[in-house]
Amino acid sequence: VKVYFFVMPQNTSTSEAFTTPRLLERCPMFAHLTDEDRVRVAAVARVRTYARGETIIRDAEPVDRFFVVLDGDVKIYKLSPQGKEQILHWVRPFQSFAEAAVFSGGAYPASATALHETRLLEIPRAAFLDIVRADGEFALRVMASMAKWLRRLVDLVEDLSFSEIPARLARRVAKLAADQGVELNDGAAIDLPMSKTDLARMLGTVSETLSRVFSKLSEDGILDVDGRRLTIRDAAKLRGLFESGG
Amino acid sequence: VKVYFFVMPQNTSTSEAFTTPRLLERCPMFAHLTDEDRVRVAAVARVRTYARGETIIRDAEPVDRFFVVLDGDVKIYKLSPQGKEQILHWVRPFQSFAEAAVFSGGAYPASATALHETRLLEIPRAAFLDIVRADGEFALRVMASMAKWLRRLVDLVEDLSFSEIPARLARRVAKLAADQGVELNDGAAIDLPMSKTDLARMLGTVSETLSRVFSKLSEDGILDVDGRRLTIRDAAKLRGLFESGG
DNA sequence: CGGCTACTTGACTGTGGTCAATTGGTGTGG
DNA sequence: CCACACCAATTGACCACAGTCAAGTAGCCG
Repeated sequence: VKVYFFVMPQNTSTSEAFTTPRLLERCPMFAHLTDEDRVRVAAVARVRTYARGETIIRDAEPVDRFFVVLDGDVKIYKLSPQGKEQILHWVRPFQSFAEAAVFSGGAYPASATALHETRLLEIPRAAFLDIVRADGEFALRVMASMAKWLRRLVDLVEDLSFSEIPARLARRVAKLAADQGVELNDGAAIDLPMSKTDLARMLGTVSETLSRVFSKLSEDGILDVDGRRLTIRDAAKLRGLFESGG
Repeated sequence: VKVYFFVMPQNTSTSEAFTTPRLLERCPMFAHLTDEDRVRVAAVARVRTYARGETIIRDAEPVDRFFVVLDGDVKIYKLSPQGKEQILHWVRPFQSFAEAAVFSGGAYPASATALHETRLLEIPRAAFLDIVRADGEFALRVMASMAKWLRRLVDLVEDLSFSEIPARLARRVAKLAADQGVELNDGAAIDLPMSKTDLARMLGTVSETLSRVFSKLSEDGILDVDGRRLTIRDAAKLRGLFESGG
């Protein structure tokens, strides 16, 4: 095992040369590779740490690399000329982003920022395309990831076009419950993994409006809100807000 | 040439056995294939004609095939439970749709309807996946197509989140001008390739609102509207509506 | 303790959606 | 060939959702 100390790529630190192939194992996109291949990928890739709030890529910048989140969280968002922010997706560990951008070249279509201290695996454009060409299975997994992005964006369009804010919030709360492995029943507790301001930006609204909607839900006995902790009071009513067309 | 009469696949008519490989040549996705390969693809594919207004796939239906438009037009859209329609994209000849859905399986994420009499090439899910696996170049082209879909959806989200209806309309008019090879100058004439009701549904609004916006633009001397023919009166003002944040 | 940020609440306004009535163009059947 | 039906488009009246601006509170870190 100690041989890694000597063949280790220059742009990663000692501990990362050990851990990166291990981490790749946990990424759906690289899970099919042999250990040998993973070491090879880790060699062309670079691991970089971003501070909380640091910008990773900016909308319209030329595309030069592709990303996998190793730990931490990244938000992908668009900024309007007036400074309004629409969050497209919260990227969690072992998910990737910018594959489509790297693939079609040109400019990144959105911006990305680290939300906490975050480590990313970064693969240069040319190397990424080489792997795609060389490894059919990898190509299929990249396609699977792009297909997921498409679903998410269609869902977002659906939300923006059809639903009012209370329905969007209710749907989001249900999703969060599912992510946290909590059944959406009366009494269930859910922790917001983000500030309410950012939650508002995911829903396509502003914090003032979200605040009002939360107090309305509270008044109506649907939801209790205490800081970032939500407690479901009436799951049926909550569901009613988004099922069959909020 | 006449040999085609005898090796022709059973599910296509005589003329289609001739024309399908020719048409495939014009699809970016199949342009790289040899003539031989194209005949092979045409053999597993089926050509089907849809009448104006006929539904091709319905949101949430199980995925069983992938489509390429040969001639005609197809709209891809979501329907809200209340019956509001949001058009995601107008698919034109030699473009494809549902590749991501076929790829990730499950259910179609949106509906598709033929706008005029339309001929589609339909490739069953299993055959499509076989071609992707067998032909790396084809896989790359499918990825290119998915990347385009992603861009379009991000653009749509941007429009829905940031722009008011006049700005969305102005941007659309500019796009139509570009598509029709017309410079967006004073006096330029653009023909709407769709009804105003459908245009409204692409912009995420309703025909009444679109009608009002058109008459406002007309009043302001920006645009003349005569049926489906638009004449630009003041291109600078039109651009001003969407550049630097409408 | 001071300053920063996140959040809340109030008052106001505007965009744009709904409902309803009317017009005009088009294709169908008597 | 005309009458009718149907659909696209327009216009008016109304109003509600939600965004903006402003003020104030609570919580957190240095």
